Amino acid sequence: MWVNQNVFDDPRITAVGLLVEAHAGLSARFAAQFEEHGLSPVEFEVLTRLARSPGNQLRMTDLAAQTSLSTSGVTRVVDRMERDGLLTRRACPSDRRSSYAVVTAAGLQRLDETLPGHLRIIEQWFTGQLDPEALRALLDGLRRVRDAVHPGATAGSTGPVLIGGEAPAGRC
Amino acid sequence: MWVNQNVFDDPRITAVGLLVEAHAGLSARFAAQFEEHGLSPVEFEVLTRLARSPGNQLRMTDLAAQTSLSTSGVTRVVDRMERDGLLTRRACPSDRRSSYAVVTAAGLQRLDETLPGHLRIIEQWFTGQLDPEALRALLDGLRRVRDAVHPGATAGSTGPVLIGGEAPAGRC
DNA sequence: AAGCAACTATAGCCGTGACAATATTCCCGA
DNA sequence: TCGGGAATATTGTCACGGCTATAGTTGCTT
Repeated sequence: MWVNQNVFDDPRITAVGLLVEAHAGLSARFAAQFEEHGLSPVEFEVLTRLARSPGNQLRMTDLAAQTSLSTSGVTRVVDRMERDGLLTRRACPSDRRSSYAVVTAAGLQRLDETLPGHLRIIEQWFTGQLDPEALRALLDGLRRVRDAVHPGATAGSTGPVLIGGEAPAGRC
Repeated sequence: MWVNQNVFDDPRITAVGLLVEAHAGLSARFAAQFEEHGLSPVEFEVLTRLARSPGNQLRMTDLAAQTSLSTSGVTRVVDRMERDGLLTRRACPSDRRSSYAVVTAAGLQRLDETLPGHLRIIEQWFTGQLDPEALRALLDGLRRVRDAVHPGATAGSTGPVLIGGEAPAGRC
């Protein structure tokens, strides 16, 4: 009836442990490098999502859907980043409820400064740790898991994070 | 000079995206199931770490080292869990600075109720998504990355999370 | 045309956890 | 033996972000 010590040697537990620890370790490296450029992980994520979107802009709602933040969370991080000059709010003329977050030149510049180091870290601690064959296998596996747990399929998911490149077309 | 749109198609970026999204999706499933049993992810982590340690106990510092929390964070989560009857503080007789967090019977019971569903979710959304061969390849890759980024090797890492089963021997 | 439900962004309130400061205790070297 | 530096846990303070309520806007339905 009580928890058995051997439970913690269950291969499922160790598998999750590997995923969690690999993710945590990488995230820590990323965060440290972001900080060198005055960015938090969330700010980097926002900058990236905006920069890869058509017109370098995204509605607040869509930005929330593409990040790990709620809409109110987006409101606040956009507040901070607007204050820091990394982006601007722009009203949507065709729908007065919506407003856009638009990356400024300074924001693109900042991202431009941050990305090379970011890619270097990924290569150093992740992709470069494996030979091409093993990396392909790892990514295939991750893709399968990602597609399975893809939040779009979840009912009670808190943050509806969209898959990678997805970028809804703005109507303004 | 400006950020190139194609940067976001860089295989390194997409690789990290897969890892992050797979982790986020799984974490959300886990959190939902924990909540069914009145546990937060952190509380589950604490309960697990304690239950797998000799004597079902761990010094506050060691608990912090094995979780994603700082020592002050541990103080607070232990406060809450002690209030909820999931664990108890116990003074260390041989070192009056230290105190132990000890799982109570109620804490073990709670963990006992939570673990089966947790294992089921892991199997359903993670390990069961891949055939044994692919799973082995995935775990091998994750292990390589985990060992590389292992926080023990990091200088400026915030939370010194220890590797999986590591459990320092208490002297009390 | 009117009303109503859905959508959008924001603000209030609160829990969480990190950082720095603090008090206590331990340990080692002079 | 004694003094100072390291270790340990806790608390004050703060930033962050989720949930809910709210105000404004849109568009559909009748």
